[in-house]
Amino acid sequence: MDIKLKDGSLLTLEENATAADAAKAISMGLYRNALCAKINGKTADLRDTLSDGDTLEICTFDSEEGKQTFWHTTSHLLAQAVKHLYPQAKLAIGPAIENGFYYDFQVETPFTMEDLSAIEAEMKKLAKSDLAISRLSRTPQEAVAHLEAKEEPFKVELAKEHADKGENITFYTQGDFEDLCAGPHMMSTAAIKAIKLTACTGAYWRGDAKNPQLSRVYGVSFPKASLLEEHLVRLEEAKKRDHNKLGREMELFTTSELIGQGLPILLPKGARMIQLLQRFVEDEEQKRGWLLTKTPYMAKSDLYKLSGHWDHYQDGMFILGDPEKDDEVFALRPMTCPFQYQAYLNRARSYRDLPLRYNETSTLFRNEASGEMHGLIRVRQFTISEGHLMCTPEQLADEFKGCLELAIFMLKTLGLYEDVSYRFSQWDPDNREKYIGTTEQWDEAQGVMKEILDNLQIPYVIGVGEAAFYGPKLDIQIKNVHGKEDTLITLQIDQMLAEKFGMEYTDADGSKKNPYIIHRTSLGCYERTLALLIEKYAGAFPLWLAPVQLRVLPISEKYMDFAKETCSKLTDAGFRAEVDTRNEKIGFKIREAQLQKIPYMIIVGEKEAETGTISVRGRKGDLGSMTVEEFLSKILVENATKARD
RNA sequence: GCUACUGUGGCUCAGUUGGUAGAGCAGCUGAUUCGUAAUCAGCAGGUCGCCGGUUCGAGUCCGGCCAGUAGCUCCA
Repeated sequence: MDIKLKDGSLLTLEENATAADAAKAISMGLYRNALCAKINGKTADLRDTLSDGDTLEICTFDSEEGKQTFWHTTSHLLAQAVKHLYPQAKLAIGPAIENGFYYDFQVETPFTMEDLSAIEAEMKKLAKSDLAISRLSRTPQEAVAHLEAKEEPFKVELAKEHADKGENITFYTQGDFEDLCAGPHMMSTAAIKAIKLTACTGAYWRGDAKNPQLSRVYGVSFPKASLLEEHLVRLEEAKKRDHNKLGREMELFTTSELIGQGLPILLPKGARMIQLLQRFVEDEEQKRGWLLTKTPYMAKSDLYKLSGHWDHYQDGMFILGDPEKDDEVFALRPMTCPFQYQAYLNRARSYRDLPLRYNETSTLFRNEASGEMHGLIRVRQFTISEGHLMCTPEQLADEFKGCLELAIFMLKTLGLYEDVSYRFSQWDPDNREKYIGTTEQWDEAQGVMKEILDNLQIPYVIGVGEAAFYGPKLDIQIKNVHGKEDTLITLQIDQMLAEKFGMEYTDADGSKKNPYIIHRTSLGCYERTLALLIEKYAGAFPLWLAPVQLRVLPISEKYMDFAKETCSKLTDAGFRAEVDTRNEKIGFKIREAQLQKIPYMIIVGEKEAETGTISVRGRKGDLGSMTVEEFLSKILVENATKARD
């Protein structure tokens, strides 16, 4: 039979040849590096048999599929080592992840980092012994009986679930270890040369906090020791950009044990940056027809009872007063929606008033669980570029598009656009107590949103169970420096709350209708956005965002007056400039300004005082001498266009 | 909230089998008046996260709380 290869050439093989046979036929070098295959574009096991006319690609560690297979096999190696050292451990699941793998175990006492080094040593020993890996298949009944006999309750649960599909279940064996697994896997453990177990944490079985918590071991592995070294260096580099470290070092924010968790203090430089972002957002929204509101930070419980927050979000709210004892109970607002709705309800609305776009720079309070807080990314009090847009069904698609365009404009200006992805967050019909509304209402809202997203050709992934309690969302997701994903911006379509709050408009025919409401942010919340900007730019912000834009450095105290004079010209032109008045050598002042990532240094000494020029140094080095006017005309453009390096 | 780990002057870290704390940088003072990433000298600064326990004696051992880190759950 003939197989088509990646480069278009044909390979002739005997009947029933496997992908592994094909790799061998191409070259023994390729066979040794082969981890899995792609047959007709689908990821497959090297043990899979080929048929005439198949296209075949052999995957090595250089490919995403190869890496995943490599790490998946290493996770089996981890489980095997754990079984050797802790025969009583029960196996749960052990997949490959974006940068490595993990395996969940149920053990008497959770693993600690000390346990990990012994496990790691056992893994290395096993890998070295070049265990051949083989695959076998069992009927669902056989599989369940087999796993019951081995007393693996979690695996039994998985096998039973799979049994409903009626297909056979595959198992992979390496040495004395066997695991239920769909594969693919490598042919042998020998290629696993470098292993590092990186963390042990708790993780709930099947991701449900009601289930028992298992002990999860994370790790990463490579076919060469040098690749592991490079990986660890990259992790160290990432740590240096971490906003929670860099933001504190640069004095953008700090925290206080006395104030409490999740309540960061924005220091002058951080507060300035947020002010700049906020002005930029509010000005842009004004241009695009948004009307600014300013609504209260708290309300009576009655408001939240009507909105549904009291029943569906109470754990997330700070409640003032005791609902059992006090006549009147207040709560700090966790969302702006019901407040802006009261603005809409101020008077009777006509279809002529729509679309009505309300924006607000809105401070919110959410009582996050203590383990959730993280730097500026997850906090208990934050300020969001919030907005609600009331419109007719006919206007919905265009208005949604307008909101999305605004968000994209913001992201592009800040330089974050290339780092985001879209998630269409839907409800989970199996968990309906989390939501308000009927199945019909959800189907309609999600159907409307799907149509809009598909028409706009938004490349989204679907997040089941990620919806807000009142409606579906388009979440714009971004990853932090450690690869953890969070929502930066969200756009939501809601038709349920308008009905609950009695929000209506009179249509052209005189009939009363509920408007559609788009909940949206244009830049998300400022704290989180600032965090991501710190990590994106490693603190070296574009000129327009830099808290200190220019610093004038006199060569010696003799030129202090000239330095101050120059600085005044710069501040008069609207720049945030300062003079380094300390009695230090110029090299020292430059070093400090450089470490603080100030965009431009202006150096003045005898030469400048005589000729009336300035010497300019950017972050990347000396830019030569020029007049103040020449320099200003350059940076005025850079500042106004929000240019990036 | 759950699991594991961490908590010594503003920052980075030492602190030996429990015998009541050290360094560098930053800060302050003085000298130096300097040309593109660290001038020299001196001084000051800590109830070792907080509370309790064991002990003749706790930064060091034990317990509780607070805060931080990674992950889970939850979420902008």
